[in-house]
Amino acid sequence: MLRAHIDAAMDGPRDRNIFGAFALMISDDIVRASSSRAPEAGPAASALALLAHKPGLSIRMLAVGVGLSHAGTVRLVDRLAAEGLIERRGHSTDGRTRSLYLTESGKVASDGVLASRDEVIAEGLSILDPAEVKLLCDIAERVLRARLENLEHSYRICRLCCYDGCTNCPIDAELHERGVDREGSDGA
Amino acid sequence: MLRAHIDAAMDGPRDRNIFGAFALMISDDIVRASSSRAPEAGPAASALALLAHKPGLSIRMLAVGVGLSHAGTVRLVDRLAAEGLIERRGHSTDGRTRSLYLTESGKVASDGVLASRDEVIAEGLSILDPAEVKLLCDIAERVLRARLENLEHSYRICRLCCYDGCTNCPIDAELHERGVDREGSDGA
DNA sequence: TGCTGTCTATGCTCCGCGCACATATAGATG
DNA sequence: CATCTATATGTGCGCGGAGCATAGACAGCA
Repeated sequence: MLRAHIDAAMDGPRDRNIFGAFALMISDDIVRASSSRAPEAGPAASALALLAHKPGLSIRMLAVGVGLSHAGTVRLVDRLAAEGLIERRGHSTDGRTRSLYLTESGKVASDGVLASRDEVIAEGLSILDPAEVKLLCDIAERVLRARLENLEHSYRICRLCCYDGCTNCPIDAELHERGVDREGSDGA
Repeated sequence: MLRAHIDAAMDGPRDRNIFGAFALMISDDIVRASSSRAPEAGPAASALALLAHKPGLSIRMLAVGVGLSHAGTVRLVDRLAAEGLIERRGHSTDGRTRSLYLTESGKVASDGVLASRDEVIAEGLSILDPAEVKLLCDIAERVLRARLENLEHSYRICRLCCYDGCTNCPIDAELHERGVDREGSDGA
């Protein structure tokens, strides 16, 4: 009652709930669209997108990004390699490590995944005007930077990103500002 | 080059990419937090939240909400019933249908799931000031209403919602405006 | 009464993936 | 230089979640 005259913005629980549903719906759309263009359901889409983003990743770092165990990631790489989408190469300086790369087919597949993802995000935001989109992205950028935990977390966050489409990536910028060398990590 | 002088807001691909990463990160947090308080990984958290939101759901509608096949949902309900979190009751008017309800333990578990979810959303938005949160939620509300497909889609969207915390639910309002009877659907 | 449709439960099978372990390589130490 | 510890990857094994197909019960209709 006493709260009835308070600006609706103060309704924290309601705001969080609505925002949570919104984020979940958009994420559902992204995951479904990405998977629909991937060779198989599940983490394959993320694997392709991550390797497009960061050629030369190791099994260990790919596992972090796609959220599987070490063995699970090895099997995923096995399957994608069998389909001719990924290839394993020896590491330039570390004989234990394999560096993973997309093949030409893999790049095509990855482009399809990322294009499909971009389409659903565009559809999702299509009712907003440019000023609203700018506001939304300004907020997104700041929250991404603030919530970023570490280098490994960045691979999780960026597992379905289109690196080419992300000029001046806020994650890269934040890591750089924190002195975390991402470019050098697991690069061939 | 010609675009160099254009306001950054016009950088559509970059905006969509950053927004997509943001939505995915928040969704990851929500799913991880919810699952951490659920009795098992996977769709159990959604099942508990949906039944808190809508006591009396059928197997069929629960399957839609949690994204499993019919048989998979039956097995999930079997497991949650075995743990004393859910119970099956006969439908009031349709002998074929079972109505699903949370037990007292199930309500406690569901509350835990939703509390954990609310915490991570609050953390995620903690760097924003109240005006920004209001803007974000205004946008979220409009996009949710605009993107809502049908009644079944609403169960997908709301599968991890805290119904009690969502006064004046935009999904309910949109369905009502479209003349879709949600309250009566699968209710006991 | 019989037929079609809907809802639920179950047997069977598949397969993705984690656990534990083996092998190869790298780095540290004496 | 030899040895030990740590790191990275690959593999056998087994588990269990879940989809497919089917059966049975109930509802609606002619």
